[in-house]
Amino acid sequence: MGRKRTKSGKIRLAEVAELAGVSPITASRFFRNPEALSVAKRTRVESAAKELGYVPNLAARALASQRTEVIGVLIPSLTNNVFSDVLRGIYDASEGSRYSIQLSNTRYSILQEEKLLRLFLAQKPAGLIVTGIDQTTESRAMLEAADCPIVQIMEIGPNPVDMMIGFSHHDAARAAVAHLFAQGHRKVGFIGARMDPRVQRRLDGYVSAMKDAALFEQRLVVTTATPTSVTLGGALFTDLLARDPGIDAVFCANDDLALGVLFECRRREIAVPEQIAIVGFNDLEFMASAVPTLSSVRTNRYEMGKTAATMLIDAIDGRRPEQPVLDLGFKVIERQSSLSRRSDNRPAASGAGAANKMVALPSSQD
Amino acid sequence: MGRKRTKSGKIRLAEVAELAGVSPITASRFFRNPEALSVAKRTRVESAAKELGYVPNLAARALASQRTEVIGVLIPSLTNNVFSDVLRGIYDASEGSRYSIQLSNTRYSILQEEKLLRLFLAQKPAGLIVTGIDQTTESRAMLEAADCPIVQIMEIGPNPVDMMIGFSHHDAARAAVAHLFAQGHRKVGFIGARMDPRVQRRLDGYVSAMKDAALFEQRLVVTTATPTSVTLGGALFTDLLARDPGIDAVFCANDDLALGVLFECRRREIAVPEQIAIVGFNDLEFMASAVPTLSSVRTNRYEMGKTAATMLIDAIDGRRPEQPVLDLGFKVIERQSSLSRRSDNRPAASGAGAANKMVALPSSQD
DNA sequence: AGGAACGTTGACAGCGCTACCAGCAACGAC
DNA sequence: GTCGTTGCTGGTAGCGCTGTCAACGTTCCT
Repeated sequence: MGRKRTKSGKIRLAEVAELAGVSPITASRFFRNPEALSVAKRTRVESAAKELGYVPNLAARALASQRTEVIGVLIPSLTNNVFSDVLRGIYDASEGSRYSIQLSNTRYSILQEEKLLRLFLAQKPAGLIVTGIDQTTESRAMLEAADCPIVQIMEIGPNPVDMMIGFSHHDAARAAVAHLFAQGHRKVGFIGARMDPRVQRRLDGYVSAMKDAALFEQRLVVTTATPTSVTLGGALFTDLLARDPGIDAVFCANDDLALGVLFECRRREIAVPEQIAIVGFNDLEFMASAVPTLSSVRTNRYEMGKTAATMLIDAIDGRRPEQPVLDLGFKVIERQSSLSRRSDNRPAASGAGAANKMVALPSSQD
Repeated sequence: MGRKRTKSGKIRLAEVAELAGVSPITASRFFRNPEALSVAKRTRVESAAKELGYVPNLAARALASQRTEVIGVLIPSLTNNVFSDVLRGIYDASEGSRYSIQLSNTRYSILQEEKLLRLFLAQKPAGLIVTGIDQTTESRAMLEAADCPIVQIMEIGPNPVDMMIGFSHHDAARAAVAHLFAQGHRKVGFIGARMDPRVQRRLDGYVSAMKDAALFEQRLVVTTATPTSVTLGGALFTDLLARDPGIDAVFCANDDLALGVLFECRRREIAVPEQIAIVGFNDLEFMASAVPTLSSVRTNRYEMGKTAATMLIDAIDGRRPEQPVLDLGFKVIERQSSLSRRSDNRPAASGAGAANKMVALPSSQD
């Protein structure tokens, strides 16, 4: 026998259809594709829905249509400032669209990512945003088999699964080192934490720049798998100094580390930039107001998230972008921490990327 | 006539049931309430599900059961470090449970919050986490009428809608000011940004402490509606100095501002803490490694998120907490920026809160 | 032994929506 | 006038799962 459960009280599409004097299916069409209705019925359904305060039941819709209006987002970290900017962009872009965001945290584990991917895909998302280009082969296969648009964010590389938006961490690091060279520095150290694939590629960029200048030495590189922090920046810098007290510059794989280095220099009474130059990565908001102001490589994180979500939604709705791979570029922001006194303030080096318009974006908007 | 659509290829519960040699409903029960099955059938269904790689269709489940397994989370900001810590706690707690998180950003607007609330409630969430205690009356009514557990986070106050977890911003601010008094400071300035309800209550706490000591002056307070940033900290401090060059301490409504003040002091060659003492709020990771190290009020953000989600899930599953209102307390962390040389290093002042176990939690875990 | 109580299982119907076609009117082409 | 063609609308039948209740077998009590 059937169920007795109270019919949940909510008004259904059928009620709207009845009030509008149309069939339920016509009412349904009003929400999916209003253009297909005659103007008369369209307005009738519209006002009926408004009058009754109709809210569609997404579960029923998903079940009947065999697809959801959910965009899955897989990012490695919730606390890293970099990702909160990206996320803000994604959420901003999704607002107003009919898609909702389902967020999950891979904690920098590609195995965890694979597990989450399986979970997501089983629910037939409308689209997917994944971080980076280093998936497991299993994940890669799932992504390629998925019948929804996919955007890989944070970096660009060969063989996009579908769409891709980011920049070259390798080139960005090279540009940072080139800037230090231009300022007359030679013994440039590298410190990096966590060493996820993107940090690894920054290291690679650093190494290639140093080797090109025949300045590379292994002992100039200090890294750790530990998650990044300001305190860690100080500790790694201390290590670096112990390995080679003669360094004259440090390229930090992110800004937290750079701030830590700055504090450590202050603690040791090392003059910045006179004795040691510092360059960070990401250009978080505080870099511009440190004393001395800290140089960094600016990346368009908010724009990346926003564009990724916009591209994805467009693709879901059938409007594929002309360019599936978007290089957002970067820009070396030269500040006091790396400019020698005799500096002639040359223009900042910029990364490739057609979309290299560098609007002043707050890296932290609260 | 019926539909021809490919049956989506996926294995359904019916397939699992068939392989296990039970009825679909029995298989269903295995997932909802395994205890209700005999051990024999339980293992049969379990292995059948595993063999087929069965993944339940959440939309169908939601439609049939008239409820979802979604926890709605409403927070004011995605970029504020404070909320990323809370979020990390929430996501960590939800992991492993069958509930998924649906996150939305109110952008510090209670009208936006009301709109989102309406949206969420229409989808019958399993539970809700909302920020703070300052909802519109309309929102408040909706929350009270909602037939799901609700947790208010970030602060505690009278009349919880349901459950509540946080601490007293008022008391925390008072404690910070008391600490400055104890260090011999009298002309204590306040700087605050954004001025959301919680910052407002920190200001209230500051004002009450100052008035109690008969030291309150309006010109010692500098606030703005602008979102917070390190740079802004420097600017507000500059304002404060202009209003009263005689101040001997600053209580900053958050740590970004405090860092900005520190940099501004360095720029102006004001000695910290000799000429100006600084206390921040939240105790973000960098506070401990600044030079001088910066005092702050530690708040248990990660724990707050984690406990909120745990309480909520427990309540959804019918295990209501003994205590619906949880005060997580705070702790004034006294560091160099506010300790006078003659300081006798008294023990740090702690907030109320039964759960005042102050485990060392990294405020930023990456 | 009879029956109540319990634990376990299954049949049935339906949650609210949409895919698929069919049907119908209006229109133009021949 | 007949036959497409187009544009709009509706009927039917599910999507995959679970609430409800009935039915069954077993145990325990009187």
